[in-house]
Amino acid sequence: MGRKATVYEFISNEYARKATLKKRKAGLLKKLSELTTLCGVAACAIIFSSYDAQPDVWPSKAEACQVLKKFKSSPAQQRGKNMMDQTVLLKRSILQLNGRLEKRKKKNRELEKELALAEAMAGENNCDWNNLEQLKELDYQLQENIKLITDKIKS
Amino acid sequence: MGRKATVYEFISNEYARKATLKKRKAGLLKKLSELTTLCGVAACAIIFSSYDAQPDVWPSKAEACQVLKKFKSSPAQQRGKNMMDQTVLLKRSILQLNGRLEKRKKKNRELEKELALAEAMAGENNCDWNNLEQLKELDYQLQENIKLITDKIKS
DNA sequence: AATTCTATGCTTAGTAG
DNA sequence: GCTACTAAGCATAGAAT
Repeated sequence: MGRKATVYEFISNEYARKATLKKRKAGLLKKLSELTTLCGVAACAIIFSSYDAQPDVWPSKAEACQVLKKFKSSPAQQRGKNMMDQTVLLKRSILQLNGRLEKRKKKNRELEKELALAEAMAGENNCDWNNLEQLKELDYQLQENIKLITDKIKS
Repeated sequence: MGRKATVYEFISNEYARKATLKKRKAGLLKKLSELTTLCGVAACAIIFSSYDAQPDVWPSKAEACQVLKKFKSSPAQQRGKNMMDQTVLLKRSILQLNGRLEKRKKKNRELEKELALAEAMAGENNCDWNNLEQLKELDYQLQENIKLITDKIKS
C-alpha cells in the first residue's frame, strides 16, 4: 500500500519499469495537455520506448510535425542556450558511456574465455564464436560512434 | 494558501497564466527527465510560449547509469558428467540468443528510422543527441545480451 | 500482463515578502 | 517580476486481483 520515496535511477525490474513507464507516460501527456490548455501554448512530446517501434507522439504526429517545423524555422542563434545545455548533458552521458564500455569490455573478455572453454569441451562448432564476433563488432561500432560524437562536441 | 480545484480552461488572467506556465513547464520537464531516467527511454519535448521567441526544448537527458549486475564468472567447475549437459545447454541458448539478436537488430533499425525522423524535425544541429540515444539503446541491448549469455553459462 | 485500489509522495495555486 | 511557503489537489508505487 502507499508508496516509498522514489529513487530516481533506472528501474532494473523489467515489469516494474514497464508499469512505471505506462503510468508516467500517461501522467506526462496529461500534464502536457493541461499546460497547453491552461496557458495557451503549443507543445509536443515524443517518447521512444524500446518496447514499441513507434514512438508515442503527442498530441498527434501531424501536429507534432507542425510544432517541430516551427521550431526548425526559428533561427539557430535563438537555440543557442539549449544547445549549450545539450552539450553539457552530452558530455556527461559520454563519460558515463565510456565507463560502461570499459566494464563491458572486461566482461567480454571473461565471457570470451568461458565460451572458449565450452567450445573446447564441445570439440567442434563455432557458432559461439560467431555470436561473440557479433558482440565485438557491435562493440567496435559503438566505440567508433562515440568517438565521432565526442570529436564533434569538442570542435 | 492552499489551492482550489483546478479548472482546466485557458487562464484569462495574464499574470496567473504566466506564473502557471513557468511552474508547470518546470514540473513537466522534471517529469520527463524522471521518465527517461527511470524507464531508460529517449524522449523530447518542445514548448512554444508566446512570451519567448524560441521554444523550450528538452533534449534527452543523460540516461542514468543502469546498475550493472555483478559479473560472476563461472569457474568452469564440474568437468565430469555435467560437461556434456552444459555444452548442450550452451549451444541451445546460443541459438536462442542469435534469434533474439536478430530481432533486436531489426527493432533497432526501426527505432533508427524513427529517430531519424525526429532528428530531421529537430534540425541538423541536434543530430548529436539523437545519435547518442541510438548508441545508448545499442549499449543497453548489448549489455542485456551479455548478461543473457552469462546467465546461461552459469546455469 | 492489465486493472483497480489507496496510502503516500509530489506538484502547484495562491499568497506573502 | 522573483523566491519561498504551504495547504490541498494530484500522481503514482506497490499490492491485490
